[in-house]
Amino acid sequence: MDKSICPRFEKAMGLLSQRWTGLIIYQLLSGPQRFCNIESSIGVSGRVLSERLKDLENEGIVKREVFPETPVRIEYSLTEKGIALEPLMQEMEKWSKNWLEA
Amino acid sequence: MDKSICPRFEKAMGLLSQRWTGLIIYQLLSGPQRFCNIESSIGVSGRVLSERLKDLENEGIVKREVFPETPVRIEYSLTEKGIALEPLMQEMEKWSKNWLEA
DNA sequence: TCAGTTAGTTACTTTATGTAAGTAAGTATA
DNA sequence: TATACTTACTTACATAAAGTAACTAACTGA
Repeated sequence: MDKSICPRFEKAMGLLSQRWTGLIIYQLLSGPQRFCNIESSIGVSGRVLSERLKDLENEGIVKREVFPETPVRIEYSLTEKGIALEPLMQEMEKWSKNWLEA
Repeated sequence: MDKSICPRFEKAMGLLSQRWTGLIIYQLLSGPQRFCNIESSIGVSGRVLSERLKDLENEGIVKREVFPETPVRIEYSLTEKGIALEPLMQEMEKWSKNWLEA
């Protein structure tokens, strides 16, 4: 009896409903950032952040760049595909402002 | 060094990034539905579906109605607060159509 | 009395996440 | 020379969340 859900939609939801993924993307919407900055901004553990960033890189949503300074600087940023999630994040902001208590 | 994220946004993201929550809401956007229908449509286990529906009811996103027919019929539907998530879901659909492979 | 229905719950297993310590590569300091 | 310091991870282990399958409650119908 299941009217089945579009598999692409399901995949998108699967990505965004992994813990921390949404906040990582939201955080990167404000510009390229380093590992330790993302970690402290959203409160995710290094173990999971490392895992998520790899997943997001594999999905083509996040880009990793190494700057061989001293100490080494590594920046994470959104690709075009990642930036395309901005309208979704804006809807989330709207909903939370309209329907959640401060 | 964290520029902190709006707590309401964080809460919204926390809700939607629990596994299955997004799909349950998406499924209910097509109209009121029974437990077993949601279960088979999205493939969630009864144990977790039960848990999520209780949470969503507590959050005021889902409404539970009992019809004392035989056998008993129980319908779950979205409240106004739940329906307000439709634009967000539409953005998710758009993104998945534009950026994910079929 | 026995089977059939829906809407769950329970006990148990597997997977995901958190925590804290450790590693690698490089520079600066004593 | 060696010790400490930095960032970006990784590893080992503990706890929490989710999956699986069997079970219960309440009711009807054969």
